[in-house]
Amino acid sequence: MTVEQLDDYVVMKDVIEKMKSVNEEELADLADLFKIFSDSTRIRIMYSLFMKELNVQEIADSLGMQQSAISHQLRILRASNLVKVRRDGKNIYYRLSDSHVFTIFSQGLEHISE
Amino acid sequence: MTVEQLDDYVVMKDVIEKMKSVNEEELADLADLFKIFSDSTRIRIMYSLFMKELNVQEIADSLGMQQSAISHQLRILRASNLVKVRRDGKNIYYRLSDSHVFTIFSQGLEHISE
DNA sequence: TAAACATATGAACAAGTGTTCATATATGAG
DNA sequence: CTCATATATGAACACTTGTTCATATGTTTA
Repeated sequence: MTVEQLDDYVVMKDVIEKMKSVNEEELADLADLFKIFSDSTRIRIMYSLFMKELNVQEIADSLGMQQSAISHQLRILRASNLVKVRRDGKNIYYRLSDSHVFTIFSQGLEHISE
Repeated sequence: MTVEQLDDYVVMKDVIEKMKSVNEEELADLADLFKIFSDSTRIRIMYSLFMKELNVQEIADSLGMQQSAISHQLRILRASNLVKVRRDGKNIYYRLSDSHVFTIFSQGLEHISE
């Protein structure tokens, strides 16, 4: 598929225009973003947060993994602004930070279900 | 952000319903898909193919990389059905295989431009 | 303040990944 | 058929990454 073919679809025009002006640095940032989604532990953590916010131990339990492993991954998710944090007493609750996670997920799912 | 909040947006309902039925295997496949997008060489290759199809040496030249490195990466992109191949004499031309690549890219770009 | 609990973090290690180099395979030109 | 050209591929190596273990930090309760 080429840009010429896609141009037929008016709805894609904005996307194409945005694409044309992407530079090398943005491509590197893009790779870094997708790197976050490329680990199944992080994917499972994000998926567990779709339903509701959870604290660290709840995430660890639901994934059947050690608390330390989860904390390490949460640090990565925090650093890329994919989750937000809230402290409640001794517990620290995590939630997804924006709806882009949803759309990135759903586009990925559409691709693999073919 | 939680599902409850998102439910307010009618446009997201289909996405949410799809999300709820995702299983562990699909999450693993999803991680594998994003793994493809997580390398900047592969991202740059895909980006170079947005405009038009290119043969292997043209891709290598435009990225300033060795032909061998590009071939290795193209094999990965082929295996995950992200590019399609066409032979023309001695040259082999690659192109993007579907529009999901566009939408995955654009959603990623929206996230990093914040 | 001390003990208990929840989370974060550093070091170490095994496993995975991207590039290079050398070479194999495939096609077209002479 | 032989040579030149285009692409693919295997082995080796450096580099990165995720997990575990031990421990530090921070918060609540007694």
